[in-house]
Amino acid sequence: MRLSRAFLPTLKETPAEATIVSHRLMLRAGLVRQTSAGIYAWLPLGWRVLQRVSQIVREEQDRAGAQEVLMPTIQSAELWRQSGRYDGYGKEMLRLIDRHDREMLYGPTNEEMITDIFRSYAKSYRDLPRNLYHIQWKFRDEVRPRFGVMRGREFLMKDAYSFDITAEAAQHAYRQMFFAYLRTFQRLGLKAVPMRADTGPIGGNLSHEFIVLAETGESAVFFDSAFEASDWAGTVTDYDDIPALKSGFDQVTAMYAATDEMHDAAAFEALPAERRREGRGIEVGHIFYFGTKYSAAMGLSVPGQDGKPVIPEMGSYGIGVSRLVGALIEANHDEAGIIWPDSVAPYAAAILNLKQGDASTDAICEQLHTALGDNAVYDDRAERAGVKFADADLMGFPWQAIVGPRGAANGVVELKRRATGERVEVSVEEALARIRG
RNA sequence: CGGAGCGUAGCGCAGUCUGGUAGCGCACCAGUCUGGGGGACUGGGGGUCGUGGGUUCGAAUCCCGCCGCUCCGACCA
Repeated sequence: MRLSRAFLPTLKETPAEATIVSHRLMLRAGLVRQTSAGIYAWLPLGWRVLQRVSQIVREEQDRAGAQEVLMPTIQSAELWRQSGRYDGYGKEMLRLIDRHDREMLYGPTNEEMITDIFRSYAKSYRDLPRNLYHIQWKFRDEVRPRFGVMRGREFLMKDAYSFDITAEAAQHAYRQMFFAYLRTFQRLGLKAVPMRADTGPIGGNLSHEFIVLAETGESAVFFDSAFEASDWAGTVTDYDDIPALKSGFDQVTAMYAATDEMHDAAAFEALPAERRREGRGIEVGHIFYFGTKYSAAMGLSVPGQDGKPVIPEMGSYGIGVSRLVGALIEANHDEAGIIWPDSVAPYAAAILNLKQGDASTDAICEQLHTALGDNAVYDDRAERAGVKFADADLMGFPWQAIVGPRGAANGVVELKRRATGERVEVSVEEALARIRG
């Protein structure tokens, strides 16, 4: 993508409404544009990142055996009356009336709808287990939206729903998602710690929040440093291996980790002082096992092996995809701007032509641009070097291929790693090889 | 939902108290010089001052209503 033709606007100054760093950087780097309180338009750079994050989430859901669907944003109030939540959900639910005076709502979550869909097709216990998910926009009419996309009213969420015949099977489904989440966050380059959570209004008796550590996080967290030490995501490779998954799960969840509302000071103090970690975090995922709460209320049942009806056990599993973009920036930035992890970077590299119109720099830049294709932005604008450096740093591409007249004359480009600031002078071929990883 | 603020050019702001031809910086456009970390100079364009009403000879400024947005606190992917 040539910057001279791209819609990738950056701002030198920060709009007044942004108070936290991720929000400031998202506005300055041109990722999003606020259209109403807590509602954002995603501009090309932000949209690319959102899609990269979605794709990683999707791949890990698929790997764990979940199947993707797409449910609508608008739902009928009727479904929510069946579960009893229509009156209970409160003002966070955006309620709508259509032209026929039917009560509708913009979905804040999809337990009712997925239960309705599943009950239409599940004919016997043989049709279980199943896990269905979608990545769709949700709306929760927060009293006080803030922090940009971290706490918006409209947000992109991955929500999965599992159906099982027995409680044991449902807990296995829960553990599958537990490890899928660890893997997902690891691939995103985030350190996410699972913490036992209150089950809240969704109900049930087993729940974990996944908290990304960041100084600007909204909740205080306490955890065992053992979480930092090991690759827990890699401890389980076969999602169908029930005993392995259970022992892995037991091992991870045995370690102390809690948000302030669930904090047990005595248990925490029992850890050796050097293993105690306190900090702040952002909730990016939340998983629940809630048994037959919705299946019972909504009349989902299937014939069991003995022919008698069985009410399936369910769980739901959410990841705040758009929030993750904010969390990623909170966890990866410096004074100059964003530092994207390679896995989610909108482009792997920026090609900086320091002297537009110079035959040698133009030629090398064109060569790099052609070779990297959609993985790079080519800053071919008639701007001074400083502007190009500042914008590339701000937008946070992992690599900068800096092409100036001095090096270009010798066929050399300067490759800068955004995360470390390290620079090396290499040949064009070597630069391409490194950018491609 | 309790408390506190703010709406003036794309962005950041002054002007409002004390009414009198709407300003500054950045950004933008043209030109010249410059050319490895947001450069300099010259010239230029851009505003129903959120909105509706009221007071007044005259309203960005005073009064009333409405709309939008933000911050602090209690709640949430």
